[in-house]
Amino acid sequence: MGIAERKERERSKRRETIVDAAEQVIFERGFEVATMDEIAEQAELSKGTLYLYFENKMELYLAICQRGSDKLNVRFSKILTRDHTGLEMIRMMGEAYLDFVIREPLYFQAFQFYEGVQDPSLLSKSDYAKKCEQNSREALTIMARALQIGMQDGSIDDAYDPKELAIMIWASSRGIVQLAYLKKQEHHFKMLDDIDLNMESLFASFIELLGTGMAVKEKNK
Amino acid sequence: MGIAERKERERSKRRETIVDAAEQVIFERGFEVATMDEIAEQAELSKGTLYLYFENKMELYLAICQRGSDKLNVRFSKILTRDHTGLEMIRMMGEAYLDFVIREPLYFQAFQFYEGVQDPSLLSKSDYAKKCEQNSREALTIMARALQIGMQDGSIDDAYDPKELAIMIWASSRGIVQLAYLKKQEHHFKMLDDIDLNMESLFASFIELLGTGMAVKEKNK
DNA sequence: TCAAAATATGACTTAAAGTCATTAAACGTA
DNA sequence: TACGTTTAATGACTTTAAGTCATATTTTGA
Repeated sequence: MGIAERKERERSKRRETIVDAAEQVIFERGFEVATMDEIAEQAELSKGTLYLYFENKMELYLAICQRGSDKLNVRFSKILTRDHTGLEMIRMMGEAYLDFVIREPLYFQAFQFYEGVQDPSLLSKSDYAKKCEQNSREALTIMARALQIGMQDGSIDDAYDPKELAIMIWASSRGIVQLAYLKKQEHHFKMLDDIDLNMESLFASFIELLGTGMAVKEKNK
Repeated sequence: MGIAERKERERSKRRETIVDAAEQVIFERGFEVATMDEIAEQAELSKGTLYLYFENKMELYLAICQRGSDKLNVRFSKILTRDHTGLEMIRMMGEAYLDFVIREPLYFQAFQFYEGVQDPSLLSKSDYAKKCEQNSREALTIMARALQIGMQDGSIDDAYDPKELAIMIWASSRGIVQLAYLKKQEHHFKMLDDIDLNMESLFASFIELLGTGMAVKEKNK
């Protein structure tokens, strides 16, 4: 029976259409300001229809989050396949992350917003949120693998626990990348303006700093 | 004329009362869920009165942000006055930050939310936001000073630019501390549960890692 | 061709932020 | 102390947008 499959395909397609519309409107106007009516109009559907496909406005935003999270993960996983030392891979992942945030800050903004949501019931048990989490988990695993490679090829000190180190790098890079994001938003932290910081070079120094910390130490002078 | 002063005092006092009430309600129920009516009731005032003292709900939340930001800065500035090496001071600042977030996660949450706000007009040109920014600026200055001290006492490699290094440490620590915060919120990132990570020890390792990177290197083996 | 099932619609309900005409309190002056 | 004026507080009202649901439309299967 091909009808059920066709219907399922159409349903997915429509969902994509809605997410496309939501993305356009929300990225243009901001999540709080964008209205479901605007999104419906952009999607050329009625508002009621949106609610047949998504629980609420937040779930629509979570779908956007997932898109961003997928995009980022694709970049990460590609890095592992290439031929580099573990330390180089870690650097490349950091660069990919920074580049992603600078090129597509609105996906990062979506992440941020999601993490800031305080009422768990708003998040619902959305599959989109689950997929985002799964992606985070996967990114962390990828990173840990790069670290293990680095420990084998001698570019990273094997005194560290790869999983713990992965978490540290992940979290701290996130902080740096967030800085890059804030710098892109004129309205937050004018503070960053006076400091004429070039994020690329700052980030390079950061990786350098971490790299020095992670590098194999010269045993006894 | 003492009347004007008394009125000014009363006005400040009332503002504090309102922020107290807002803090109670918002910390209890979350910013989105808490209503102005609830806050008004908690403050034993009418809703209209709230709007005589605060532009909108967001400004009320910004006032709470400022309180948190003030508290944190007090801790930071105290560290500079004590007698330690620069590197120790940096470590202590990191610990103070982490401790603050673990003890009072809701202030950190307020920061997070504030940074996530997408519509600049919601932030208005609030004095509370200005004070928060000023505090961030100050914290960064304090940190840069600690680094300079460290470069003088030989605990930190003076090849780095203190200001740039301060930004890097600030941002990366923020990422780590954010992880501690997410771990405290059950509803975000179950991912962190499987990894049985003790934030204190993770943070200690992180400081260790940074410390190794910042430490004065042995010149030629 | 047509009854039943699946989809889509938009007028309606609800809820909460923000306003403002009205009331109450405080002040200054005679 | 009485009383007109200014300042502060109130809560009923307006507005706006999320979310619902009875109705209408389309698709399906016989």
